[in-house]
Amino acid sequence: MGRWQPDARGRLQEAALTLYGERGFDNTTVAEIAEHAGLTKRTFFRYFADKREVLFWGSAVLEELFVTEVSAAPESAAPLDAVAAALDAAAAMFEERREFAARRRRIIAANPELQERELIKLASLAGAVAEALRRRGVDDPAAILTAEAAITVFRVAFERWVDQADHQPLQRLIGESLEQLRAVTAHR
Amino acid sequence: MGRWQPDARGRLQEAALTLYGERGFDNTTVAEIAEHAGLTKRTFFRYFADKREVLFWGSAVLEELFVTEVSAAPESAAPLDAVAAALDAAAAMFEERREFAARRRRIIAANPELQERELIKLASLAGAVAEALRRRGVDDPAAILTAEAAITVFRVAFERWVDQADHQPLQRLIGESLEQLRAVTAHR
DNA sequence: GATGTGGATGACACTTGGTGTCATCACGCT
DNA sequence: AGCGTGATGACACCAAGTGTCATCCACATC
Repeated sequence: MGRWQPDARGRLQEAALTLYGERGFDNTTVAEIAEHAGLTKRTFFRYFADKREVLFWGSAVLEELFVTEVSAAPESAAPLDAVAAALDAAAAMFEERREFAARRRRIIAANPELQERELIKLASLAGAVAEALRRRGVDDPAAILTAEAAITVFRVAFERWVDQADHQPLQRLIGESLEQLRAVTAHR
Repeated sequence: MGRWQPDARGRLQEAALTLYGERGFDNTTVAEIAEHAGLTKRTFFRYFADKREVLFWGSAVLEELFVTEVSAAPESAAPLDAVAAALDAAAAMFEERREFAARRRRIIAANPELQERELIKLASLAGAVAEALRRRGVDDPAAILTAEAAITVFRVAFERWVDQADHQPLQRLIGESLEQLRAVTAHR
């Protein structure tokens, strides 16, 4: 490794993030991103399936984290509690990358195509969590509903977190959102 | 009206649904759809913003239905109950179009791009429901969470409904999903 | 040190989605 | 008859994405 400049993927990601941020997703061509990274359009598509995917490379890591944490929860834990533990772990991971997360989030918020991609990544995440719950013995409508609820809680809390002026920790916002959900779905 | 064949939009929708169903979304070009409808590619894009949107023309109607129903719920109804009434109304609407819904659903299930579009439509729907709840005096984290939970319940029930062999009514499946969600989020 | 192999990249042509622009056509109105 | 108008067609164009082949250079092997 080293015949060419190293870390082609990372350079492409960096260039894309910069250009999307400066001129917007629509006003950036793949050829421009590649050029900034010292590569060609064709090579961009060897690393990323499409122009949007360059912003979502990390989602596999997040998915793995969620699945690991759900699986690692004590056997006695209720489904929602197992998932809550995973949310905590994810929160810790994002807390260290707040700058990056906010930058990336602004880009996505400005473009519907990117929001679509984000939504399907979250859906995939929910699917993986549901599968992890099933392996814990949770049956199917419950597994899906728990997973989806957890992702919704995460999403709502995350949006508040990146948008807020005061720096409340993400973990706290997640806890609040989860409580809200419980209150809202409580009988009577 | 009448200078050209009437209902250009409807013809395009019908042609698209047929072709997407026969050869798949990817293996259908916009030019082909337009040709089947006796029109040109350019005209297709005058009626639909993109190749996917032709399958989602009805989503505005659904959104309106949800908003109307939520707003019409008795003032005394809890947020989740107001939304549950809307789910019932939506279920009734789909029950009359089961054939079409299933056909359309198979097409979407076979293609990630279409799933992305579906997800953002559902997100938009959730946003509209949340706004309707806010107008009922529900505050913000609760409004969003209630709306998202309702859409999730609807989605889960809907998928079971179109996939099932026995014809349980959608309303019933929605009720069950809602109960499951309540059970899963209950304290202790 | 020559040779060969393989993985990463470039070059290039091509299809298709999507858009801007102008021409055309038939209808209703005056 | 002439005019305006809204829907459509024709055409050119850009950018995303893909298939294919050539190229290049690190590395192992002889």
